[in-house]
Amino acid sequence: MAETADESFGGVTPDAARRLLLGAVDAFAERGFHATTTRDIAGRAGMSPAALYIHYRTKEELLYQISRVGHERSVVILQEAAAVEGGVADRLDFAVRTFVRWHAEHHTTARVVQYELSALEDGHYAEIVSMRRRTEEVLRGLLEDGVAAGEFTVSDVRGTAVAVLSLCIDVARWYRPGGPRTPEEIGALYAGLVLRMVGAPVPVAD
Amino acid sequence: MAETADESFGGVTPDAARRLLLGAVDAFAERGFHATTTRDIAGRAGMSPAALYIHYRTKEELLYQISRVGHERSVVILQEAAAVEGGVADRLDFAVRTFVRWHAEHHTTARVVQYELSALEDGHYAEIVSMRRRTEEVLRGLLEDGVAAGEFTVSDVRGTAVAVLSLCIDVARWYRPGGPRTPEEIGALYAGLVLRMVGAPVPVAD
DNA sequence: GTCTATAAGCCGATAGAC
DNA sequence: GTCTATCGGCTTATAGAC
Repeated sequence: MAETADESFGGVTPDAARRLLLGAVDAFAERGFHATTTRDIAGRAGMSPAALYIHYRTKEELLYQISRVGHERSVVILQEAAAVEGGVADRLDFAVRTFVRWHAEHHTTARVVQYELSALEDGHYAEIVSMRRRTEEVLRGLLEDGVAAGEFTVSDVRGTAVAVLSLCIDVARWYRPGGPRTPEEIGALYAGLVLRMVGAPVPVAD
Repeated sequence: MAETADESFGGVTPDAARRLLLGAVDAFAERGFHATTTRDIAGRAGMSPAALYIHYRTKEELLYQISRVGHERSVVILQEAAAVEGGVADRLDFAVRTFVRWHAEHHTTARVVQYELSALEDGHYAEIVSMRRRTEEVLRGLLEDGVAAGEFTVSDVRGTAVAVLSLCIDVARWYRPGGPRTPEEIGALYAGLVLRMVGAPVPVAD
């Protein structure tokens, strides 16, 4: 069903390693890590099962690479969007818009990144969790800035940041490419909802 | 880690079948369906692996029963809460508050119910999906009522209903019992956030 | 209804030829 | 670096005693 070539992994070399990684992304997103076989992954890359072990030590290492690169990408996307010029409401608007659009456009990668974490080895899991904390901190920082500037009214900054994050990442779970809304439209809708959640003054129309 | 005896399955008989079901809920919530072995489930119920097959034909049937009963319970919870006496803002407030609290209090069951669907057989999957539609319809109905009453301002009712649902069910993913907020507190916070999302007039304080 | 024992098959990973 | 062939182990599910 899904075979989104994902530019997040464009830099992976050699070619065979990248094809295996992309095959793993699609397979993990469709069936989940544990239901995916190494035969399936290798088959999607047009290779034999044994070839996988030339490029990756274990199946889990594939998931780890996907999680690591995917999280790096998503946190950079969010950080850069949150750092645009402008008032804090505009920055939150753009951050949510961009982050949501990424989760829709890269829903295959995002689904693995967000929902297959528990299959990681302990050490890898800990590393990824610390990357996720950075994502939450960016969002929390925006809310704190808005409250400090008197533009947002938020009683529980930490809890609200969690809620905003839920909204954004859950897009990866339900989004389907043929749906009635484009990633851009979902991003715009969600940015508006989040501005309301933080009590930002309403722009103009609705 | 989790061994929440869940009253959702209190009516399951005989006793051994219920113990197996509760063991499966905990195991599926911890590791996921595919990573859980029948030995693990049977062990949690204090039985041998073979005993499982006296009460359930397959491992998938356990997941199906959990999904079916869990969805029935959660949709009833939401429907009843959405039907309380009062204005539409109060009904939405109470519905979100109750639905969120259920997802926190029954996070083990809810995690399986919300995030292990893809492991169901095609026929079972279709049945569960149709139950999920009812949940979405209740929420959408509330938003439509609020717009019709002039109490809510929502540009995209369907999209906003999806967003509200995301917020609620994602609680089951991140909630941990020892956290800083009680289920009741999370429900109250989220109900407030949702009222803002739909443009309901602010009650009083914040 | 529950047990012990085991069948039948699939899985992750490796060996060794090319 | 990729293949074919295969190992050892674990899985779901069943057989048959009690």
